[in-house]
Amino acid sequence: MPVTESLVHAEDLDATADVPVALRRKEHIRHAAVTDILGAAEAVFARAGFSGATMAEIAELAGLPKANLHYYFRTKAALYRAVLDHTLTLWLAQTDGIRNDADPMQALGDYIRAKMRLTATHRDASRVFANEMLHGAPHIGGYLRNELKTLVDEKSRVIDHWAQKGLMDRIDARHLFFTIWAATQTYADFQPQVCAVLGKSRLTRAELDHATEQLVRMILRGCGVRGSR
Amino acid sequence: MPVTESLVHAEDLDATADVPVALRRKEHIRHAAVTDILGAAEAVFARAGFSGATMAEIAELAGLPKANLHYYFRTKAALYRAVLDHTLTLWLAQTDGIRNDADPMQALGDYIRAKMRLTATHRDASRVFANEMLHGAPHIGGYLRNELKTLVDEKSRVIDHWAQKGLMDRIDARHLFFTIWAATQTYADFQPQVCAVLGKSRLTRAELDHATEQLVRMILRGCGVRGSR
DNA sequence: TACAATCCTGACCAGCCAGTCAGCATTGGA
DNA sequence: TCCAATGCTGACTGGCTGGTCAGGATTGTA
Repeated sequence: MPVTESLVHAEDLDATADVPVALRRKEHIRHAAVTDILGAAEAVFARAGFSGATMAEIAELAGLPKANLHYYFRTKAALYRAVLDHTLTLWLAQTDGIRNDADPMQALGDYIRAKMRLTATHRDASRVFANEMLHGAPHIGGYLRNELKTLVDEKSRVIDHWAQKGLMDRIDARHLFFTIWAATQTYADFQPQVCAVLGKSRLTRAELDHATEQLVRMILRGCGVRGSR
Repeated sequence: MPVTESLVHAEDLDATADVPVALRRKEHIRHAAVTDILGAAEAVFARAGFSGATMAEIAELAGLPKANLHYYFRTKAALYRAVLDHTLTLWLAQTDGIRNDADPMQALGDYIRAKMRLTATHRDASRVFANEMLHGAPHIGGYLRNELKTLVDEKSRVIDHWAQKGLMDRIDARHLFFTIWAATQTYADFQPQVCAVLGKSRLTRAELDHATEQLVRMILRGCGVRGSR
């Protein structure tokens, strides 16, 4: 009897459903392996894109035989989706501060700073996301049209509310978000360009802080946020 | 005697050097073929990236047999470089208006508008460029460190000069360029995200104009450009 | 027409890569 | 200790893809 039929692959474990008992008993092994694989896969997919990445390279980076990857993830595409899912959760966070009763200067400033920090600490995730987008977002179209759109619509209403209270200009908040996302992600996605123009071999923490503060200042003033001079 | 030895491939024709006479006589054939191939290659590379693109697909889109591609471009990498070279020239242009004696509001505004227009009309080129950057810019590192850096340094001095004359804030012009490039290119590179959030199936001319004017206004005010309210 | 230079292409090949599978190893509960 | 479930892996394969090549077709000049 082939073992395959009783396997439960990582990409299927999206809930605490009624998983066979034996699975739960050894789930620390599974969890450790899956974590290692996802980490290696993120790095390789970021560097080479989906087509350019090879399962062999991911396996080597994870320190596992290639066949072991296929034990946990049926296909390369399934592994890629898992990496994407893992990173998408990062993108939805950080907007907590944007609320009707918050101060625009503080909330927007903090949001931009948080985005910039996230981009710097999760460069590979940012690049995987960017790559997916560049090629038409075939795997995450649903996420964009649902979760993301809902979130942006909601936060846009907050910004409209701020404008109505005279705390800032009336603007199209959605395009403001596009600009913020683009301006922050460029330091991860287009790092070679940034480094080349700055004449540095790598982006230092200080340089990023400098960029962040200038960006915050420019955007706040650009939106006429009260208190930003 | 193999024909190969007398071939002159497209990627070698970078100057008006002493090319064999017979080449010049039929150069309209060569020119037409090369143009077709580059166009098809740009589209396919934009959609699939370097690794994901196949010579067969490019050939089909160009309406040529695959072997014919290899007649004009030795390798896939050579074809890719040619596409990149072709698009890089686009990126260096458009900065003519940024001069010491120009009006910042007019010059910067026009620059942003031009970038946005370029991005919209050359979406595939933008995506090929973005893809190259995402993967570490292995083919164009030299271009970034030389031509691009020189250009940005020069234009940054202009902006410093404007600031010194009190026409705008003192800012780090290089990061301003990063923001402008990112904010404009996002409408090409991340189009799926933009469309999803806006709830549209495609970006209309009107929507882009709307985005452009808001971006111009925000950046000019954000830099304290005199005359932008 | 003769001819050289260039253009063009079907057929082929070698290497790479995702995915498979049989069988062995390990785990942990009874 | 036994045993079922799960973990693990070397060796293999089929298909795809970049690249080659021999040889024929066109072009334009003399």
